[in-house]
Amino acid sequence: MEEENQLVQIRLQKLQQLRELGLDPFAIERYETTHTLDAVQEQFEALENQTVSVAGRIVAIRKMGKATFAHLMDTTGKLQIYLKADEMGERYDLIDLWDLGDYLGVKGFVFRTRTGEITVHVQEFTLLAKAVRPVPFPKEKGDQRWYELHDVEQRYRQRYLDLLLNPDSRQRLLARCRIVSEMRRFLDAEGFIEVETPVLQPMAGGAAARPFVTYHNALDREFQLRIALELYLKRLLIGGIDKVYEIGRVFRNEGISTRHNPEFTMMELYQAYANLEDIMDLVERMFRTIAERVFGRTTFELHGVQIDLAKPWERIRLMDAIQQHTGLTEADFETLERAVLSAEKVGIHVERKDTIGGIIEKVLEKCVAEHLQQPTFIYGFPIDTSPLAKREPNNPRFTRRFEGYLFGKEVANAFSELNDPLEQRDRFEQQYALRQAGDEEAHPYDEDFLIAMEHGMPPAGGLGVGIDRMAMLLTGAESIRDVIFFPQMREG
RNA sequence: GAGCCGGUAGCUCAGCGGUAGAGCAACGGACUUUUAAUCCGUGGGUCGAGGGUUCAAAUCCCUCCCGGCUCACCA
Repeated sequence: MEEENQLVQIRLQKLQQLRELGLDPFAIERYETTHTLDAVQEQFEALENQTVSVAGRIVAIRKMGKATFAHLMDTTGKLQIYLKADEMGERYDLIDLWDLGDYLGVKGFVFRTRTGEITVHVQEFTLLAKAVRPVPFPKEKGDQRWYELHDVEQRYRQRYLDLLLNPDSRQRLLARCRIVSEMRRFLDAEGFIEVETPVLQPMAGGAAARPFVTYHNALDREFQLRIALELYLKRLLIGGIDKVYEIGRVFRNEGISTRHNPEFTMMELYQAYANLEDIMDLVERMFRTIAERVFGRTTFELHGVQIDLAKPWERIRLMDAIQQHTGLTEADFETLERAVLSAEKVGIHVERKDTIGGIIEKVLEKCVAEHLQQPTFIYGFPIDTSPLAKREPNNPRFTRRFEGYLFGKEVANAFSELNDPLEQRDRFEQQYALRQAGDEEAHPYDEDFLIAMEHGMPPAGGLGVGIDRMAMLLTGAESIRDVIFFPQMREG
């Protein structure tokens, strides 16, 4: 702590004075409260003139000589308190040792002031903890606030300040928590079992991404941090857990942007005996239920676009969507040469490592996605970018895979899962060839997983949802950092 | 990785070659129902870091650090 900071010095001196008076706030362990701050407001009729005991942080003080008003804040809200000098005796002078940000417990009776504000008339108080560093609480009047914490860097690095000072940030981040919690509740009610699978993996698979690598001393070997949940959840499906899901952190060693954080949260689920259409229905139900429970509505607006999650999602075949928005047809992607030409025709830069499927997905991202504002399932993904999905029976270049889009952004990815171990082996071999050709993000060849599948995997539908992006879309966040409490930052 | 913008008091910002400013917060004083309380007064800064140009740099130039946005990369 920088000793020279005058504001800190003054607060430390106040702490010292409190200690000399035998009122060390940091010696306090508990404080008995009867009500939360919003409960006092809500139950005013019953509580008027009754004694209550409440606690919170001091967020405003107005001392007017022999009378003082202050506001306390807790998780639930704010409440005004009132102190009178002639009732407090010499204890009244202790108010001078309070600062914004300190924690205060008070006991007193509830009344309404002349101007109508519900207030606790304090008879006893205890300073419960001191903020020795200033907390810049803003001035407030109604919904207006002055001098908020604007500095974006500080809001991310010192999120506790952002949460205290910016109600919008607080609501957005708490909404994310509730989305996760309601997703659990929904899936549990649907009969899914929640599990936990390894984060440290010998070989991170299940997605196309570069992993973080770490080292285990005792085993003297490297491990990778997982990039997806898929392959271990499928092992559990093989193990007889017919409806299984996990909500967990995955790690991808890639760039940071407004839509990418190196660690983010995925929900993946697998349901035996279910196919792609069953999963589409599940996604519709899940998004609708979460919206209703977290936000109390199914309509959302972003950048002027309105959507309603109570309505069924549109279902469009990928190649039809591409044709609709670019005029390119399936024949235009028949061979790699034609696919490259077609992509360049619509202004897409193709890399050497791109496969036909990779090019098709680029066309989807660059030319089609922005048009998928309304809830939409795009299905029929190319085989070479979907090595874990079943083939379409009459169109073997494509798979039984869909992505769900909201506001032009992908929020869900699902397949009828490939359960043929012979074909899975072939698919891994194709990925291996891509890797040999220089594609660092090709799926790894996971022999242990193949052996598991050879023991028999049921037909199943699977789903992955990026929780962070889902939270962004439902809360209208522009950056993924606004829905992650502690986003990744460079060393400051 | 590239381009643009930014970093000045605890917070929000102004100043953009001539001795560092405002509001809020803090400190002292007045004030017994205030609520952006009010009124009077006071203190507070390595102007992101380092180098350069200049009689003189927060200000101009260079390098670096941190952040934001856009693009690239990436589910």
